[in-house]
Order: sequence, then C-alpha cells, then structure tokens
Amino acid sequence: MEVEERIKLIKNNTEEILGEEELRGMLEEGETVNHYIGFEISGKIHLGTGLMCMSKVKDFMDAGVNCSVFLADYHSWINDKLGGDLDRIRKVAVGYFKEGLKASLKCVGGNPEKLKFVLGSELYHNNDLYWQTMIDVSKHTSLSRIMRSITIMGRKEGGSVDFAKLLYPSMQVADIFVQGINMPHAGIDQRKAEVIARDVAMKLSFSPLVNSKGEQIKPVAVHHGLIMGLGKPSKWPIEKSELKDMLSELKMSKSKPDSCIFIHDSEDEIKRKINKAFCMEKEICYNPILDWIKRLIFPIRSELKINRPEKFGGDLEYDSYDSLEKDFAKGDIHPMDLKNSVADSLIEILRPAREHFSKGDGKKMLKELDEMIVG
RNA sequence: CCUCCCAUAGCUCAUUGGUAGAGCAGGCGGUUGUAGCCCGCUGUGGCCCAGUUCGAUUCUGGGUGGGGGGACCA
Repeated sequence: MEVEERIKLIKNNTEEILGEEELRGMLEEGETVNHYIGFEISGKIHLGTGLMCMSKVKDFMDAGVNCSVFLADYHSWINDKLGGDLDRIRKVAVGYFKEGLKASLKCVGGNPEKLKFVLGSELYHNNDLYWQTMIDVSKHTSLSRIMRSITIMGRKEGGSVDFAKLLYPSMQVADIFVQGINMPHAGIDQRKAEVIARDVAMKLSFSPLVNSKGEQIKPVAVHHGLIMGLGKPSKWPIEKSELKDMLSELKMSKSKPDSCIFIHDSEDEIKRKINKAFCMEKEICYNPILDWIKRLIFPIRSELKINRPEKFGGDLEYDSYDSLEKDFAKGDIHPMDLKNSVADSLIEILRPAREHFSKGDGKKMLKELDEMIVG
C-alpha cells in the first residue's frame, strides 16, 4: 500500500496528528508502526470507546499498523474507578472489557484476533525499567504541569486530589515508552499527556524511543475527536464563543444517564435513547445526532438510508455526510426521520456486540459488572 | 504530633430543640411529526455511637471521613 494511502487511513476521522511529517518519514523508511490506546476500566463500554476508538483501530490495521490496547488497571485504581478496588478492576479488565472491545472491533469490521491486549499491572510487575522510566519522565516534567494535566483523568482543575493522582500522567507517558510505542492513539481529551510524551521523548535515558537506525525519536500522537452526548446542553442557545469552553461538558459521559449508548444496549434501549436526544430542526452546529452521523455512521458504513413515510416525502439515501448536512440545514429532513435512521443504523452496526453479550459468558460478565456498579 | 473548620437530597446549599426546604439534575404527563423551550405533577435525605431532654438533624462528648494551618530551619 502506498504511503499516502496509509496516511489517509490513519488520518481518517481524526482531530489531529502531532508529528504528521514524522509519521510520513516513518512510513517511507518502512519502519514498523506500533500503536497503542489505553483505557481506564470504568464500567460499561459506550460508543465513544466501542465505535469511535475501535473504528480508528480498524483504520490503523488496514494501514498495516500493529495495534494494541492497554488495559489500564492501575490508572483506573488511581482514578477511583469501580470503587477504587484493584482486584475488581483487574477482573473486569481481562473479562468484560477485553471482550467488549473485541466485539466492538468486530462491529466496525475489524479482526479482533489481530488486536493485542496488555494489562497494566502485568507490564509493571517486577519491571525495574518501568519505574525507572516513570521517574525519568517525572524528572523532566514540572509539578505545575502535572497538576494542569490531571484534566486527562476527567477531573476539573482545582478540585481536591490525593497524591496518587499526580502519579497518573507520568505513568501514562511511561507506558508509551516502555512498550516502544511510536504511534500512541487517544481521544483528544488525552492531549496533555501525549504532548508531555513528545516533550520528554528526546530527553529520556531509560526506555528511549528509537527508530530502526537507532536514532532517538518522538512518538507520533494520533487523536480522535470525542462524540457528543445526547442530552440537551445546559444552556441554549449557545453562543459561538462559548461553544469551545463547553465542549468538555458536552461530551458523552456515563455519569449522565441517557447521554450515551452502550455497545450492548437492546434495540428498544437504542431507539429510546436516540429518540430522547436533543435535535433541533435545521440546527447543524450543535446537534448530537448529526455529530454521530458524521463521526460514527459514515466512517463505519459510508452511507445512511433514511426510511421515511410516503406522506413526508419517502425514502432517501446519502453517501456523504456533507450532502446530508446540507439537506438537514435546509429543513428537507425532519429530526424524527433522522433519529429513526440513526437508531436503525446503530442497531445494525452493534448487532455483533449485542449478540455477544446476550448469551453465555458475555451475558454473565455483563451481569456481574451490573451488580458491581450497583453494589 | 498540635490546632482549626466542615459533614443535611444525585449536586450546590438553607433552616429548625417539636413530623426538613430551595435551586439545579432526574422521573412522569401535556404541547409540538423528535428532542428542546413552555406548562403541570413527582421521588429520595439528616455519617456513626453515647449523653442531656417529654422530645435531638439541631446541644454536649467520642468516633469516622474530608479540608486548612502549625510543628526542624525561624
């Protein structure tokens, strides 16, 4: 495959690539590209993780990249996920979470067998080099920078933090170097950690990242955007100037019920949640449904069929987001028709995950997780 | 180790020695071919233990949890 074609795949549906020219160089030199994306084990897998992240993984695989998922059990522990219980976190990580990501990859057309999984605590176990690398990273990063960067944990700046939380960013950066990852991948919310990784890359003496010629290099960071939550914004209408500030509030979050859809939600559940979503007629700036169409449906399916009753104009078919957006802006598509189509499409896309978790071990794991979250 | 402050609803907070409230969030219903806006309805609660009292969420003591300051250099 041509270099430009590979870059196009890697770049598809992303927010940014830090070091795109370096990536081009790596591909031209025929370097092996090692990818990783890390996840906190925080509960059920929603579409931001399942479809957004995994559709990128699929792109990377198609581009000939070695892909891996890092199950960040220590990070989840630090960040008080699943009650801050490390044993519980680890169990969910190697059970439900791993299964869920594999099923998600299947949903987007990827091959789960080719995806490598690494458990954080296993990487760290009896691993002097890891802790040396983490200290090395820390020695090249100021305290104030670490404090600013804990927003990557989904915490507001200035909130009270225990000291362990300050270890998190350095660990995340060390994860990259110790595993020799030259193309870390994350949501744009993880930008601060990735930038630290690039900033310290040339200064590290432990686990330096090198190319095949032995030259020290920086990791190329690929960031995808975060999909919107389905709920209404806390303020409407939104001024254009405040849209950017509100972005983090608007992202899909498990803490807001019905703002997100899980990969194994039932068909009725999907329909119900989509139907409840905020969706103004003709509104194209702040519109979660359009956002999902743009960033999930089209990247995965490359088309959207609108099934519409005859009295409203009959069926429509789109093969590009832009033309759909244009028609919606004109008012040619009613929100309800859009919602029904998105729901149908998601139901179709998520079928493999839904089936996986509706029987056997999958069902059991999901049930155990449910009980954990409630208890 | 010393000292001070805090603990009430999912969140932010108010109130009272006599059956506990607001805002926001949530849920339900109405209105719109969706949602939102608007209107109506609605749930849940006093960290734990002991004492004083007819009666404690309120007062006292202890505990637990959280936060600030101090404690070498001064």
